[in-house]
Amino acid sequence: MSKMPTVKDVAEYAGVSVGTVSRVLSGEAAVKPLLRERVNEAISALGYRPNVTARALRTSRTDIIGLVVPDITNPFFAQLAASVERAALECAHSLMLASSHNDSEAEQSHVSAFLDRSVRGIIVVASSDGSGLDLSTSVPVISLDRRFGAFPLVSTNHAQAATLIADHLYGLGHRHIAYIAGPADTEAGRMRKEAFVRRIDGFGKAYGPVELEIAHGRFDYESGERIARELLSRPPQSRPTAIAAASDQQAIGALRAARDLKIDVPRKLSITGFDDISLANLVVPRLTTVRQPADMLARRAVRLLLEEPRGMGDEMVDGSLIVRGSSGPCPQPDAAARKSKPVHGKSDA
Amino acid sequence: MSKMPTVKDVAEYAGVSVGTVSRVLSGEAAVKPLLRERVNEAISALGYRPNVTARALRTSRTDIIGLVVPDITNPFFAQLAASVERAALECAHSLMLASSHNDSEAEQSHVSAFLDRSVRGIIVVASSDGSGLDLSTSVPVISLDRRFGAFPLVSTNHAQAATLIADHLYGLGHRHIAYIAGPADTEAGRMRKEAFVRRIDGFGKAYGPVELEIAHGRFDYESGERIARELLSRPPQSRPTAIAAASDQQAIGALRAARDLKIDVPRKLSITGFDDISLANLVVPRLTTVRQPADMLARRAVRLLLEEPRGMGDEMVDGSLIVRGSSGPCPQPDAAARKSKPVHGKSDA
DNA sequence: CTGAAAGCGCTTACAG
DNA sequence: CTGAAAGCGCTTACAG
Repeated sequence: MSKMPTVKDVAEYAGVSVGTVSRVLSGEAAVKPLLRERVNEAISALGYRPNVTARALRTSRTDIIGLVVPDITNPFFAQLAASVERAALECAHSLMLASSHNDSEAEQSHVSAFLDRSVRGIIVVASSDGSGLDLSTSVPVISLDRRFGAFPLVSTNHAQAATLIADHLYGLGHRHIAYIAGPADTEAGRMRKEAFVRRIDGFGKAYGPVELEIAHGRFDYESGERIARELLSRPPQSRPTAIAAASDQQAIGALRAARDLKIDVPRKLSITGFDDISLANLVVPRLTTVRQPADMLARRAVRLLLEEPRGMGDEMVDGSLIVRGSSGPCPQPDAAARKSKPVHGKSDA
Repeated sequence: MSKMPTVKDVAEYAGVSVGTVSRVLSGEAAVKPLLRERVNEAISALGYRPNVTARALRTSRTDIIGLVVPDITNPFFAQLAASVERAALECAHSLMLASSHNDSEAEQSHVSAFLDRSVRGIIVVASSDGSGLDLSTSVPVISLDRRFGAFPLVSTNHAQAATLIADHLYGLGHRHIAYIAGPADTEAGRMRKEAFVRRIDGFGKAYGPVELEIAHGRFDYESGERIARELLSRPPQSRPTAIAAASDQQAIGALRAARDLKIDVPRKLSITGFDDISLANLVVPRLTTVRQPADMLARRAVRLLLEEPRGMGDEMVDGSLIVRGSSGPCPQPDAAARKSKPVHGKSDA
């Protein structure tokens, strides 16, 4: 393989001009069947493959979609990335991936790097609010899952999804609930929390008091474990009977805290997550959660990105409640009182 | 921002030729300080950024590294991808990511796509053995973690790492061990298994019989859970006292099977993994495993890829044993006999 | 050390 | 419908 053949080689081989070769390559322009066939023969005879770089330089357009996620190591983002890659592939595009490690400067510089490569478009799962951005970009940008700057957002309907969890827990009889929120500087964190709180408050006003505690953390395991441990290191009577977390990772951390403190889930405590990462179905007990439809989110994001004229509206996709073993009826107060030993302040098995 | 400035604009602004601009850009060639300064001023005055596409076309070289992994959703690969991205960034390169979904055709076509984009180099974590490949490529390719074709491999020293686990389990007194192997068509799967078996066999010959069972599966949770369930659905006396898995995911599946069967880990059963994904430290009990140094693997892979002249030798990095709560001394046979109820064939709590 | 010029491989008005 | 030619933005021998 001395040298890759070029349009020129193909043109010579087929006895046409390079323009004609280019035209059959594009498939758009009209070319006489005879010539078209000769060109195609030449292409396969020579094993010609278009040089995408040259094409990009000429058209200042590529078939690369840039994706920046806060942390590819987070299972939900990994799933999202996998879905975006698949969706991109369906539209004959490739994926360039960058991880911002939750650093907004890194995020900015990755976006710039993508711009320098004149990618076809950029999808960003924001780790910050993306303020202070140079908006005057000619390449389309859209935010996925978490809003970035003023760009259109494709995301789960966080409010609707959080409401599903609130209804589920309230319906099971829980009247003392703790909510482990995500970072307040993320729109997803705020929206999930606000919708959850609003719903529970609504129930409280309509049907009698509900005790709701709120703690803030990051979206990761450690936050969930730490916060749950604090929440649960109290005498049983003053503990919440349900913990709703803003992410599966937090919920799984909470599960571990409960386990360490020998609190039976779901009999003494219900725990719910958010995302439905694949792990949610593998922990013990399996996690009740709300599914974010990653495939659909990704597909819509890619479609919105590639759309002409450029789409500007946000898109919301509803989440769906997945009930598994980590949530159950609120424990009977008398039973709990009977078993607990307030003297030692110990947790019940 | 009507139009991005080009070298030509910079040259005019600075009153030099485009060649000179290019030379100060490259930093290599010698340019008189005065001109260099004028050019740099022009660059910042105009906000010039080099067009990487044009540069790529001219030099047929980019600063993009292509990475193909079998499945980005697998936490170990996600970690590896994150590490490769970081290592690439350290060398001022960007990452293009593709997932082969364990399909060797997809793998091939991703490699071709990377070639078409004239990436700087390709790192592939193989899902197949990568046979039938067009080797006559001018861009460097290296295999990471799992051998791809005949390309140099950077990987954990699977044999050494597997031996660590064998020593650990044998040292704890286990004499009936089950090994859950990875796919036989992966080099990693084969090497881990062979080294483990060889070591245990060695102990058997030197110090008396060791019973070793081997089951094959994929590297995922489900395989581990299914195989462990089979292994453990036997009367306690004929069960292995330790299960060594070829991946953390398998081990975590096994943990769940043990949990479902109410077999106490580590008191009645030891379970070990391989990889040390972040989840290994979060399951209950925390998983004893051997750590694959993802950061170092990634860094070496990238270095090997960028190296001139092109490196050709394989590189091995030792794994390290991480002892946590899932492994413990072999249970005493008499104690086990006392508690077990062979009549019902039930597992002991 | 610097400038003028060729050329990387393509696409696309422009004529015909 | 087709060809000849310009040009995308760079880098790099080639002279001087």
